[in-house]
Amino acid sequence: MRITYKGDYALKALLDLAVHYESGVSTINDIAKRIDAPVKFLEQVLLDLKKGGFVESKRGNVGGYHLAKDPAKITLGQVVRYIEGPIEPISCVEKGYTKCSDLSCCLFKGIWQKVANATSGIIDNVTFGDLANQINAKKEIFAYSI
Amino acid sequence: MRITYKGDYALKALLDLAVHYESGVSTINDIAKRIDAPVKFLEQVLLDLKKGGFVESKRGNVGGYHLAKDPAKITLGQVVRYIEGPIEPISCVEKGYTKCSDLSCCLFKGIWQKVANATSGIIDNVTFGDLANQINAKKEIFAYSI
DNA sequence: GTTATACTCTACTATGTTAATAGAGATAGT
DNA sequence: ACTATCTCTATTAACATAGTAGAGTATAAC
Repeated sequence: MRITYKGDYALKALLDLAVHYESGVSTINDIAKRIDAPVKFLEQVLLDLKKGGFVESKRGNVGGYHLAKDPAKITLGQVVRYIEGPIEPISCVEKGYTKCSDLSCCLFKGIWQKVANATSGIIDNVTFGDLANQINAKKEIFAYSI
Repeated sequence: MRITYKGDYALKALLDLAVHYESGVSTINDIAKRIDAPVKFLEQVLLDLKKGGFVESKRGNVGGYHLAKDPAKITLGQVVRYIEGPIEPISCVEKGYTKCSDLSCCLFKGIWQKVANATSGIIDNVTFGDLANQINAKKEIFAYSI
């Protein structure tokens, strides 16, 4: 698995929306400023996230984006798989691909499967709710310290 | 982390050489046939593996390739890192990159670090000696079953 | 209903990576 | 000398990624 810029922005945008979950919609411009992303690029990313059912949007004046579900119901794994594709390091491990012509292939396959499982175990057990809580906790500490 | 064709061929070639570790050198053509790789492409891969110190070669008639070290001393992780680069899913986790401008970045960084550690735990604990033994064991079973 | 704001959609471009292929050159054994 | 083999530099085609451009559509406020 590899995280592209698109994926990185997607995760940051969703986390940003998770942090602002109670504050109504956010415009693309607001999000772009907060996560430091190119506006037009972020636009594509958000459109894709909408297609994936992660966010919903409202057009026109006072429009913007909002998370489509409770942050606690969105896992990191769901987003990564949607944006970046399968997390398996090689295609022959992906679901549906079962033919293996040689012994060595099967051997490596088992290892990549282990890697994929370990990765799943991490990213499928983190929700944007968890992450937003961590951000808020850090913000509070920061606010008190000034 | 993602395994490319080049990396896949590199691993298969090394495993093939590990299996034939006691049988002198193997020519590019022999290896290519055994692992089913394009000869000219495999040539590049082997050249790269030589630069990395994994194999050694002998030119001229009766020349060929041979593992540079005991298969038990070569881990999967060493090869993958050499051929594919850092196993960390995003660049900001890579060693040497310490600056993190925003909270969210650090948060994700921690997760990708966990993923990288889990991956390391798997691929750094498998050697080509282990894999070659498994291949040989399977071959024996296969030979008996006929 | 006009206007300003903001999302939607299609297309385009630049850049880099990957996967090969081609061919000339160097080396070593017979 | 001959032949098999590794060595090295280019080149190519295909694809993915990152980002830009611009016209179009919806909505709220006035």
